[in-house]
Amino acid sequence: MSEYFDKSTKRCADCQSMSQLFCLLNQDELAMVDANKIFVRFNAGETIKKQGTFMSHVLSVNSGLAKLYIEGIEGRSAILRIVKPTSFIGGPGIYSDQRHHFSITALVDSSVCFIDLQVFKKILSGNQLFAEEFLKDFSQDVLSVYNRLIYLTQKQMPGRMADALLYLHDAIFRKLKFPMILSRFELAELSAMSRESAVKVLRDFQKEGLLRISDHEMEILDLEALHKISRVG
Amino acid sequence: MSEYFDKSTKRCADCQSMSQLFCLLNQDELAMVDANKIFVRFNAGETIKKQGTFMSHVLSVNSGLAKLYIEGIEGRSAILRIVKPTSFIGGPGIYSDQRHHFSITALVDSSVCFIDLQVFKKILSGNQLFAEEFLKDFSQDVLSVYNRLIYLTQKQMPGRMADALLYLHDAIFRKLKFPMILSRFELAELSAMSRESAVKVLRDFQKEGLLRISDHEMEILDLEALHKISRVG
DNA sequence: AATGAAGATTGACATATATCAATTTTTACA
DNA sequence: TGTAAAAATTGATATATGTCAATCTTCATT
Repeated sequence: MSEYFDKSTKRCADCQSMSQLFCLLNQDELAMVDANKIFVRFNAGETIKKQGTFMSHVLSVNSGLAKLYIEGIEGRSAILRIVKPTSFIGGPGIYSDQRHHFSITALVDSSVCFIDLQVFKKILSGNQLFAEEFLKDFSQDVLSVYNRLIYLTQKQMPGRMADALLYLHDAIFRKLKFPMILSRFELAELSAMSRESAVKVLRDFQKEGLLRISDHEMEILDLEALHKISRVG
Repeated sequence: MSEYFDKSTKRCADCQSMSQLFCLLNQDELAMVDANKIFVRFNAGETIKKQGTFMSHVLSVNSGLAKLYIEGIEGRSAILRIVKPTSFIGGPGIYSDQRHHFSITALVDSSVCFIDLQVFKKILSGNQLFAEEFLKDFSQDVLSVYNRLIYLTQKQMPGRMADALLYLHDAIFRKLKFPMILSRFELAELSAMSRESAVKVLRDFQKEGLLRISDHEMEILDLEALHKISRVG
């Protein structure tokens, strides 16, 4: 409880888990962020941001892991990416309709800073380098969506699932053995298939000795083979 | 020939087909664009920009129509959108790796202004309002990719084809009867299916009296029904 | 008009994928 | 610890979609 209080009020200047982007701010700018931010903890499963709501703040993920997903047709969702600590989350709403165009849900206990959007925009317009970095960040996100568009529409299930697992390995955990933060259903949402199909593809992968799932952990046994499946489609 | 020469050297200040965005520039800025632009005509079928190449310029489409597409796996492409006159084309490469992340091919005879990227960036950083509008434009493009990601992965063929046709109607021609600028194969690339499937879906649409294709023209006969198919998926 | 190339069409077929229903396993919590 | 709810699994089946091969049409060019 005291820990909760401590962290929620600590100053940005002392923060170790601030997203890279904000390192480009000077003291005054950081003080402005400081004065206009809100620190919040979320339990696993809680909704951090809901698609369609007004974008009053931008986000910086301090700790934990979350899924960022688009809510599509008839309750079906497409997970765009997994959000890990120290990453900044803005989105196309900042400069269009000031709404959130995706939802974010905590996968494990997480903490997030909400930074007032108007303050953020003001700083953006006054700090050239910061603005450039912000755009770089945004552009990278866009490129990854391009990439997903292609692989989700041009590969079949095994290739898509391989890509999803390789993504977890390459971009999130960087280890062959990592905790299963996603349910089968969520893995299905990440690779655009039905829950049952996800189960079957994973079973096949395990049968072929590509990976092992046990005790809430996944271990990739044959990275090279996964890469090959990803390539073949 | 004289016409060609005329148009290629005319000044931006006099240009009627400059993209909206540039209306926000002052005289000096426009003069800078003027001095650092290249005007080029393309014949139908010619490649305007090739994915992967160095982004030395940003584009403004003066006349004609073009397809903007991502070249994906094994020669397969996904058409992102149709580009019509007076639209600006930048893309995520501007602020990431300075490469083009899509290709653009003229569908009909077209003309394009190429504006030096460094000059463009310099103007961006000096003109707040211009920068905001640029970001709005970019954000809209991103939102449309979100949208496509959802509908390409969550709808089946008839729904996807209906969306493609409605897109041509709503966003490009704004008429029920319009020229068939896309081949069946390109319609397939726009709606993520095989050439043959596109043919069959279109045949079904025609059988049901939703549309008519003849003499290089498509006429939508039952807009409401198309909307319904789009909704049902 | 004749020719050939590209595009469009078709039906048969194979395959990928979703759906359904039943069952088992895991998890949460009273 | 027991119990209910949620998640995962499975096999059977239906459906959507791609692939193939053959044919037909259109169009540009000689």
